[in-house]
Amino acid sequence: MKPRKPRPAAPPRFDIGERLRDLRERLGLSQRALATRAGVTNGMISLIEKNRSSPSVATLKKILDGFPMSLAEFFSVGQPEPPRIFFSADELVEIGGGAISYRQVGANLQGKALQLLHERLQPGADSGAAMLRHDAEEGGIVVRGELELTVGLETRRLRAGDAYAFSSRIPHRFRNLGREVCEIVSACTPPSF
Amino acid sequence: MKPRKPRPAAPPRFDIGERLRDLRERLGLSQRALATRAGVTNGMISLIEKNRSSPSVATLKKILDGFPMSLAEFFSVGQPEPPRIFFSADELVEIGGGAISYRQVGANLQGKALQLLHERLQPGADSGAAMLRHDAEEGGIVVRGELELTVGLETRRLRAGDAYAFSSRIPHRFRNLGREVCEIVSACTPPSF
DNA sequence: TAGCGGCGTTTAGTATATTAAGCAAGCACG
DNA sequence: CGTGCTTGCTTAATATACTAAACGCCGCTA
Repeated sequence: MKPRKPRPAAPPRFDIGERLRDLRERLGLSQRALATRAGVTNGMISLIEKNRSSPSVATLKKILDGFPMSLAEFFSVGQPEPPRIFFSADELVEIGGGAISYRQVGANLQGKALQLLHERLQPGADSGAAMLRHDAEEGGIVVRGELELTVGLETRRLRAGDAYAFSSRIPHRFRNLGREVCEIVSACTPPSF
Repeated sequence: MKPRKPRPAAPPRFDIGERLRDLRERLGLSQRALATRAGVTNGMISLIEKNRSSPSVATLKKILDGFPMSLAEFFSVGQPEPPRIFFSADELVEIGGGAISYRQVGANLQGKALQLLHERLQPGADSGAAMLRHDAEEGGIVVRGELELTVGLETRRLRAGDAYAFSSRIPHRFRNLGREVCEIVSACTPPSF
C-alpha cells in the first residue's frame, strides 16, 4: 500500500472550508478581518474556504484563535457522537414495573425543574440497556445494597454511600446483581417523565 | 469593522508530536506500521513526532485513521475532561464540617444543572432560620433518623422514607430534634453553591 | 563472525501550503 | 462621473510539508 499517486484533493467527509466559512460569516467577519486577527493572510483564508489549500494544523489553529475556538470544538461538529454500542432497542424500559419500583417525590412535575426518585431494585433487577433521554442531567446516591451501573462504555459497582452523576443522553443501565434489595435516591433535571 | 487585535491568548500549547507518539506507542505500533496503515511515509511520522514538521490537517487525519481515531478525539485531550460519572463514598467532597455535614457528588459544578448532596445532621443540629437562595428548586428524601423541616410557615417532622420538595426562594430550616443522627439525600437545581 | 530484519532517524528532492501583491466588482460620497 | 474603501479572488514567489531512500542502531540466528 505505497502512497504513490498524488493527493486527490482529499475526500472531505468533513468540509473544512465550508465549516470555516460558516463560522466566519456567522461572526460577521470578513476574510481580511479574520486573517488579521489570526495572523495569516486573507488569501490563505480564501484558499482554505474554497478547499484549494489544505491548511496545516498550526495554521488552522492560528485561524481558530481568531474566533476564538479550539481545534477540538472545530472538529467536534457533526462528529461521531458517542457510539451507542450496547443499544438494544427491543428492550423497552418500564420503570415502576416489576423488579424496579420507584417512588417519585411530587405528583405533577409539569413546570418543575427537579425530579426526585426513591428507587428499589429487587435482586436481579435490570433497567434495560437504553434510556436515551433528552437533554437532562441525573445523579444518585446508593443508600443500601449494591448497584451495577453502566454509563456509556463504563461499568462500575457501587455500594452504599457511593454516588454517580452523568448526562442523561448517554445510554445507561442499572442492575442489581446482589442478593439484597438495592435502594438508591436519584435526581433528574429536568424531569424525564 | 476594524479588526481590533485581540490577544491570541495562547491556550495550553498542544504538543502534537508528543500526543501522536504516545498514542502510537500505546497501541504498540511501529512508525512504519502506522505509516502503512495511514498511507504516509514512516519518515513523516518521525518528523511529526519530533515536531520537526507541522502536519496538514489532511495528513494528520490520514494518520489518525490508522488508529483509528477522529480529529475531535485527538484534540480533545487536555481539553475540559469528560465529567466524572462514578463517585465512591470517600470521594464525595465534604462541604460543611460541624453539626451538619454535606457530602457533595462531584466537585466542579460550574455549568452543571444538578447538585446532589448526602447530608448528615447530628442530634440537635440546626441549619439556622433563613437561607434565601436564588431561583432554584430543591428536594430530598430522609434516609435515616428524623428531620424537622420548616418551609415558609409550615413545619413538619419527617422520618426515614419521607420526602420534601419546594422552591428554594422560600425561607427554610432543617433541624434534627431526635437523639439519632439524621441522614438525607437532597438535590438542588441549579446548584446553590 | 556475518548477515538478516526490525527499529527510529535523517537527508535531498519535489509537491504544496503560505505569503505578498494585484485584480475586478460592489457600495458610498461628492 | 471619479475617488476611496470595502469585499472575495487570483497569481508569482517563497517557505515548508511530504516522499523516497539511505543511514545507524539493536537483537536476532546461523
